[in-house]
Amino acid sequence: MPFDQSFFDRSAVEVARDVIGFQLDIGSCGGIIVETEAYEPDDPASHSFRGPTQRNRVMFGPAAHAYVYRSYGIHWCLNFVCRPGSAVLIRALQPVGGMTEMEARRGLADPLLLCSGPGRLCQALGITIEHNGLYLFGPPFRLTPPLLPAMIVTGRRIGISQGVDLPWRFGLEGSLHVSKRFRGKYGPPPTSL
DNA sequence: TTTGTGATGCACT
DNA sequence: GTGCATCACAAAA
Repeated sequence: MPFDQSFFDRSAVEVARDVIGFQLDIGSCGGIIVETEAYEPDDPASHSFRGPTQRNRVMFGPAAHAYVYRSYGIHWCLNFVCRPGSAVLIRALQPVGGMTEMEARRGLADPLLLCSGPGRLCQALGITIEHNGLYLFGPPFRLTPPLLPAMIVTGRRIGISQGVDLPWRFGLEGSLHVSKRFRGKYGPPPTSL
């Protein structure tokens, strides 16, 4: 599978598993994606469940674009748009570059708290509503595939009240940088590029 | 270690 | 008015 727009033009469950281990950079900051969640069109936990709105409209546009929304009135959260009405929530990064800048934005130096949560990583990378709708294969984003396929763990999604039993949370096995420990199971290996 | 709660914007009923 | 795809900090146990 090539790493281009078609990589994202699939179900969110597939993409959420396959982007674990990729490096996401914005400017001089970034890290390895170690935790994601999938949100599908028929999924009652998904913003797209009740159809297009002003907030979620980019979820219904072309794949490989960023969907950014405000969470609880305070934080920003970053998603990768997949097939129409589906998206992958980026939940945690292992910081790799631009640590000083990210620490300054976060007001914090603990590497385990820098990017370990969807709101935290957006604050660390400076992601805001300004990034909503931007193409993922163009600036300011840079996405780099891993050299070797990642080992995947799965579990239940966090912070939702509908669809709680779906195993649509994915993590990098053994990572200390996830937002919450995975108790669960090993998932299928990612699709190779 | 787990549980509770305030802060805060906005889509939706 | 209600309910969030959250976080930080306090308090309990």
